[in-house]
Amino acid sequence: MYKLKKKVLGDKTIQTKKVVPVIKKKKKQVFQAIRGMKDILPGDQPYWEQIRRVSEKLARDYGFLRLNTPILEQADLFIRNIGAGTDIVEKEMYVFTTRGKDRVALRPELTAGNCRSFIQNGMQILSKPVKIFSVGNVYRYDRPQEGRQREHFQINFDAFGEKDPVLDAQVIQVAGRMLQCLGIKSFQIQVNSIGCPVCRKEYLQLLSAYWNSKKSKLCYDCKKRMKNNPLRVFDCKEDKCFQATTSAPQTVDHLCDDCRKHFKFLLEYLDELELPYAINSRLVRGLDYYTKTVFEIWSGGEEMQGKMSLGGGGRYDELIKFMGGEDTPAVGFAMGAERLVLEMKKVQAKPYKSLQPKIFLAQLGNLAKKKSLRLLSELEKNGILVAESFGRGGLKSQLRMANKRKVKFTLILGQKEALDGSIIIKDMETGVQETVNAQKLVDIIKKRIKSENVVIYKNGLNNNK
RNA sequence: GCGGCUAUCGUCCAAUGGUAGGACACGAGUUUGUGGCACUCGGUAUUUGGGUCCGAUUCCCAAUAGUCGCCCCA
Repeated sequence: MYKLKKKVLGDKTIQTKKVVPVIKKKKKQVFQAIRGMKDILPGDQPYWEQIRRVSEKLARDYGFLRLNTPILEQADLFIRNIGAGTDIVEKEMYVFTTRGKDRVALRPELTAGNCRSFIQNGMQILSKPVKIFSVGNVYRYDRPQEGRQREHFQINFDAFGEKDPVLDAQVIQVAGRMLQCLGIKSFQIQVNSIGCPVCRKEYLQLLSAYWNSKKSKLCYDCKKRMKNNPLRVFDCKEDKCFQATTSAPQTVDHLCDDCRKHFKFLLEYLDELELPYAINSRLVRGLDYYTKTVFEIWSGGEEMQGKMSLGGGGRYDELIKFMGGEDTPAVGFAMGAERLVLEMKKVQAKPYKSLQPKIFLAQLGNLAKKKSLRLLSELEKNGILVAESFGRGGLKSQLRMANKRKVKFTLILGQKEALDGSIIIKDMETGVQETVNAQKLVDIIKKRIKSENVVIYKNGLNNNK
């Protein structure tokens, strides 16, 4: 292997240096996951399993029907409905052109696709509200950090066709229940109402006028924000801007009658639910389709440090109509699964604990190995979980494995036993072992397991209830 | 997309301008048909590409990735 350093003079290429002797290690190509995308390893799966089970249980219990939509949609679906000016669309969306020259995008969220599906499949004929449960990966080309990936998994609940604020409350209730069921006890729900298109328009004019009057006291960024999106000035962390916001007009004070009532009822329902909520008049959300209710759920208690948004959502009464469907009010929310996992670990919530086998099958010799395969499936058919390590040869290392797996009994099937149709049952605590007829093994095990109070079969959620 | 910090076995942590060390984990063994404890042995790492240098894992630059802040959000 050698390297060439080339210098180009006119149209001639001249070799100026030739290096041969450098013997390098074979360059192995190491593939790496794409930036911002992570593997979910076996060690984390119990957390994911718990999230899966809890969300499916809640979907069932609260009457949400499952809907799966494609990861890929027409780019315009998102651009038009989430809003061309939003960060999600403007700088975070994966957009590309297919071989067929279609402009498509990896979905940055689930709601737009759900609405598309709702309209396309004529779901408005279903009895209202139409409650939809959807989960899946979403994609945002953002700069990765802890709890922020380019591919992440969202759990989404939407309710279509009902404008009553009780649905807003129910959706928030499901979100709260989800955290509780996962063992995340400390969280806060922040709610706000950003009004309907009518009152929001008036409010924004009012707000712009207000910012204008305070223009000299705002930072550079906020001067830009007041034009593009006056609501965003509320988010600024600069002290002087914060000072300016304290006397700014608030959305809740400038709602029309309908929106005001809606918000008032929602708050009354929330009081009834006994969920920890707070009104945050600064809460805006980064998607243009929201109307009236918006909310976010934050981890942790009072202080804001090291916290993250676990989920959020709101009402989008105009979206379906805007997309060309029948006028259908709707409300929904999404949770981020990766963040839930992080939070579960942080608060030491219990992950799902799968059943561990209480029996280990050890084999010695070729004949025994053959018989073991059949025996294993025999036990499996009888609902008895068995661990094994067929790849290992020695009895010693198999027993070591059995010990590590903390099993109650080890079955030993050696050459001798394989020939005369017997098998050894060894009690791992007492070390006592007994040779029995292999034909009767299943019955004997069942009896033993019963008397030893070892669970064979269990169903449903096992913790964090 | 902008700025800061970081990068060593599978994991956690050392060290060094001249042979990279430990712990945990993993594997093999201590009467090749009997586990836990103990002991012995073993494999595996300086992210990549340039530069400075006799020599770079160490210093410099860049790429990549992670992380933090901004922006935004799940």
